[in-house]
Amino acid sequence: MSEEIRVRIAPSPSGNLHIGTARTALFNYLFAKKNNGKYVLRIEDTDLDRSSEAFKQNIFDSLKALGLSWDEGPDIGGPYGPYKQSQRFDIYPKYAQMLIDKGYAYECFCSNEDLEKEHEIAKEKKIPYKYSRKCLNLTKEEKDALKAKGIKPSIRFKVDAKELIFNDMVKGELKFDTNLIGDFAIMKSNGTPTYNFAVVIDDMLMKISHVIRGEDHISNTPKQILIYEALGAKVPQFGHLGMILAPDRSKLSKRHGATAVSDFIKQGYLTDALLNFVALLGWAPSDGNEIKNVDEIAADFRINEISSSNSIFEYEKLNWMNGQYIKKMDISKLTDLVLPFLKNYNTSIYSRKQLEHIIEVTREPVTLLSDFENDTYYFFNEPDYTEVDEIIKGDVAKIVLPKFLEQVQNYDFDNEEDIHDKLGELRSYFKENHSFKPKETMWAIRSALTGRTRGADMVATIQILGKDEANKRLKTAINYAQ
RNA sequence: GCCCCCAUCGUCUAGAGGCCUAGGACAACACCCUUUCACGGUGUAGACAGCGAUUCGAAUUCGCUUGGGGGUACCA
Repeated sequence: MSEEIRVRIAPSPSGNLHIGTARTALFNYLFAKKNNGKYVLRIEDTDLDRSSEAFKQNIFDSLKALGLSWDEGPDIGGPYGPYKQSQRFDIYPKYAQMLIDKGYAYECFCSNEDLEKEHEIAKEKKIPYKYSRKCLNLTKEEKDALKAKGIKPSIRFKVDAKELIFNDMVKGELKFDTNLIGDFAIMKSNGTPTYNFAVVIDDMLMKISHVIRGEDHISNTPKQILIYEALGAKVPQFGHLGMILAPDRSKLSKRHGATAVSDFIKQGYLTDALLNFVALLGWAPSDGNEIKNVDEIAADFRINEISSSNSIFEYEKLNWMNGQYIKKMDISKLTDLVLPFLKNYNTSIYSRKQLEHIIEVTREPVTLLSDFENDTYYFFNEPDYTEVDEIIKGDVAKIVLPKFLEQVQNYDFDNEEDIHDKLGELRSYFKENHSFKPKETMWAIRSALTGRTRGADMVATIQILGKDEANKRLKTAINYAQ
């Protein structure tokens, strides 16, 4: 029983990588990692009309950004390629023919109109739809006649009535009555495989041992098992994950905001935080510490302990987690990530070291990388006093600012401690002589220097702005108050 | 309609018959810290969907009801 563990993630390139798919990918990745298995990427593009190269690229990029790189895939190949279904079109008909020969499948000449009619009748009679098997017993002559007319058949799998049971890794025992299924198509009349067929053939040929996917695939599973059995192939283990729902409990879609991983990244979410957050949807760390990297999660991951219910995607915790990652991240790495969000500013006025300092002192309240744009505004732009008009024109500022301006001339700008001490002296001075609260003194100074009442540590701010800029801004503020 | 899945604080979850007067995290609220906003710290409030059954004992097992989700294609 030392068979190799092989899992796969099989997105279809009909959209950008969805956050739900990312979670599925994560769980597959974790399962592979934990069990020393292989994790393969397969692109399911049998529906050529809905698939696009751009989406495929987005899927690659997003998965890579998340750090969920694959052991085998369309771009890097592997022993069981090709890994793109559109490049495997020649292999499906062989297996379909094999099923026909063995009596597990048959050609169906029904047109779309015929089928629609069957659907309508079922609907009118209020009975569950099931294919009529009209084409099941066609004679060779009848089939040849139809083909001579140019009608291309689809191929249907013949479903026999029986109770089908399988043990799901996350849901437990699942039972189905195949009598309810009806003969389903495995090859379309255009010679292309249907999803359920392509999946089975590919998983079989790629030697996938465990299929971990969303629970929207539960009802596909009995069909797929039937095909495996007809083919005489080993049926993989299945595990179905609950879905991610929007706060209104509907499917997470564009109208709820971001759904694609690339959207989240654009909004300023960190991939590590995204991954960590999404892992917590269904999985819980055994030590209670929720902030964990992929390796730590993998070590603690047990597929059968995954919650089998759906979970709602709420932003609050993601935001909190993103903030946690921003606070803890290496400052140089963080700066690299923040800089693109500061493209509207002339960041060249500062050295790299200063930029890192700016990020360092502004990172604390930040939840998204994009927050840095607003939070660092005053380091790159002249302060706008409209927001602090009252403070600057107030009595406190009128007394504090000129005195502060005078004091600034003696600051040692290379020495934060000096600035810190002198500011402290200033606060004490105004408290004793004018009974200004320390808070009021600082507000006046902050307002003049930044145009804000909140922001980074004042000492650091003064130090970063430098003597000339501080002088200039203070004079502007004093004039503004006139 | 039919089939399937799911059901613990607002949300994510811990809990696999007595450790549960149900624990944690986010959010909320209060207080503390503080040169602001925050961060951080300390607290408060907040849930086993309902009903039956099994059992000495049920959040945990079983059944029904209700609610939510998924599927019902020659889409994936």
